[in-house]
Amino acid sequence: MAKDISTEQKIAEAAERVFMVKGIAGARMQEIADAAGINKALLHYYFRSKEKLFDHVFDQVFNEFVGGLRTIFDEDEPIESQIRTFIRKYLEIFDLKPDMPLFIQTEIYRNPALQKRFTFLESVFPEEKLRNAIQAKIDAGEWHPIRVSDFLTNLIALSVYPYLARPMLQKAFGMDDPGYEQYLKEREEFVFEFLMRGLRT
Amino acid sequence: MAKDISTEQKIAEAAERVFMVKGIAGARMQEIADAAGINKALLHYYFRSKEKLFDHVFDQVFNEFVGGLRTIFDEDEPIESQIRTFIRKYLEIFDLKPDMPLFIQTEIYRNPALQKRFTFLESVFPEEKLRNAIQAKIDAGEWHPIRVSDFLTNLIALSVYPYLARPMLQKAFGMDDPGYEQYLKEREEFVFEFLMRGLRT
DNA sequence: GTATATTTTTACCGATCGGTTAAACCAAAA
DNA sequence: TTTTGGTTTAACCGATCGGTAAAAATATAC
Repeated sequence: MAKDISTEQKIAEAAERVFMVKGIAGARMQEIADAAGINKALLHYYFRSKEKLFDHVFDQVFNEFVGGLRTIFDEDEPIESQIRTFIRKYLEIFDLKPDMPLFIQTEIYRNPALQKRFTFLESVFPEEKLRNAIQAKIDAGEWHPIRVSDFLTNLIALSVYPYLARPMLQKAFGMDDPGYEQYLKEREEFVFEFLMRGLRT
Repeated sequence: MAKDISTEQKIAEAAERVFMVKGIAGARMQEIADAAGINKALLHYYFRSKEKLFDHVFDQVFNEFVGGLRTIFDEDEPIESQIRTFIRKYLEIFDLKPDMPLFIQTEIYRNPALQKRFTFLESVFPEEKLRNAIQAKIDAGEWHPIRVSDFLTNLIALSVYPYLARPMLQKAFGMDDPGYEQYLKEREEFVFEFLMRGLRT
């Protein structure tokens, strides 16, 4: 063995960049090779096919997307601070990789077989625990009744959508790049409070 | 002239179906021809190139996406019922064309030139009017302070995201197709109330 | 019915795609 | 120094892509 880990890594990182922007259908192996600063045949030496290379990239990105978030709701902190952590962590990730949300959604949408990565909600969120935490709030009369699915959909939607629809929204709001990034930053606090008002009685 | 409108229409509809599912990069002219039940060369006879055909389709879909919504906020009804109408209308459209939201977002994201369809917020939402309606609510002490951009982002995000991320969410929530469609239906009322709670003081 | 214009098909083209082959390269072991 | 095994390259291949040319078919005008 004793492969040069650096070359394989270089390819994987270049592939991630290209796939994330263009998608599997729009990406070209030659472009990935160029981005990695190597020969095109070398791609097929390390990753046998475009599909295999894509699967590798997607796995990495997807784990980044959902991994780590499981741990948030697995903690024993109060759910309010879990929500806060969730939002902060999402925005943190997307600041580094803003193309991630649309990439994930698009590629899963167009190839549902990629969903095999998580078979149950359990693998992403500790559903039982989350359900209990929510139910406790409802029983205590602090929250309106809400399903776990609605809770999660709203939480994710409000956090993710501004990244996903950035070009459209930025144009519609007449913002420039620094302006929209400022907007995103300010939303962290706003989304939390908006969400909590929606939940609380 | 006197072209047979039916053939051109048949092509446009087939192209919409294919483009919406596969995107411009993943779609094949042959596949569109097959879907339209005609010859591939006929595509180039009516629409000179793949890009031209795509532009035509995108224009149609995009107008469906934002058109009509302008009129909602242009009415003189109270903003609460405008919000209700907005949500209902969105879900109505997406029930017919569930692939529309992701299609729009993805294609705009990957080719921002498509944004030329709307240069200002004004072309989609009557911003001035909406801003005044929101400000009136805030001044009356009925709503928390909120920017137009945040108002719209949240409204759209909560309405659109469940369609956009359907494969992921449906899998995560362990639902089947009828189950998820039921879920979507029930959200219409829920999203409105959740939104209003977020807005109201 | 004949001529003219439009629509559709057949057959094909050059370019580009993902992928392969075989040789060159290079570092470490002997 | 030679051998060995992993690494990189140049050159190439068949398949498929978007697109075209020209003939065939069909409708329209005279």
